[in-house]
Amino acid sequence: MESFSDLIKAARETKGLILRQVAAAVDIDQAIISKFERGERKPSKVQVQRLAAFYGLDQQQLITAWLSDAIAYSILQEHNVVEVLKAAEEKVTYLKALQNEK
Amino acid sequence: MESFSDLIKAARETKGLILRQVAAAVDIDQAIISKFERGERKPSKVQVQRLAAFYGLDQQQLITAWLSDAIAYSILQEHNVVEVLKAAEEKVTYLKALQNEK
DNA sequence: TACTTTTTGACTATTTTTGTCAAAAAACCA
DNA sequence: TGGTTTTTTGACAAAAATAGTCAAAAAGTA
Repeated sequence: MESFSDLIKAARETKGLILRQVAAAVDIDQAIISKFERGERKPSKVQVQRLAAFYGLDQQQLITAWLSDAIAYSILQEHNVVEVLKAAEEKVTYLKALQNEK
Repeated sequence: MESFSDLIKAARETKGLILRQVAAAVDIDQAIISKFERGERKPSKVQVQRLAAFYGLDQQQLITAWLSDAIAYSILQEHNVVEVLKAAEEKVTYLKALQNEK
């Protein structure tokens, strides 16, 4: 289960690119990409998509990594993590069903 | 699986209180509490705790409802919800283990 | 209708997030 | 080692998101 950080850092290294090159290609400041790669800053969805496209990574997979990072981080200091996530899943299921009705 | 909104609205009605009374007791503007009860605004953790204390509700349970609401809402428009939540759980487990090592 | 409660929305203030930039630090190599 | 390149850091300002306050509108009740 890899983090967004790991995935984009590995992708860049695989391609043998330096930050400056990626920065130019995806039009994001290299300082920010550096922070993405170390998990210091959370990208926007558009930024995730641009990086996925540039590196040729699967968008869905990268977005999943990115979202799950954010969720994990947001509940890391809580006690009943499993219950929270289970409840969240039930709620999404319920809300999606509601949406589809209409 | 009840939402935070439902829980605090039910609690207030059970006690037969009006917003103004709750607002005074917990020191939160009644307009804001009204918005909490309709899910229009997301409370801070401190506000959740104050409301739990005032209504005599179980804090853990109310916090779980509140957190899972936020998570559900944040991924409602995504496709692979189950995968995201599963990944989030794995990450939390991993990160908590890391924390405990130290 | 008169009164009470709830909801709405506009406004400000505060906090958080964002991108930009240059310098510091680290890595690399001749 | 010294010089060059790359990465990381942090300060700064701009922009966006969030928060609380308040009064008026709307809804509910008798």
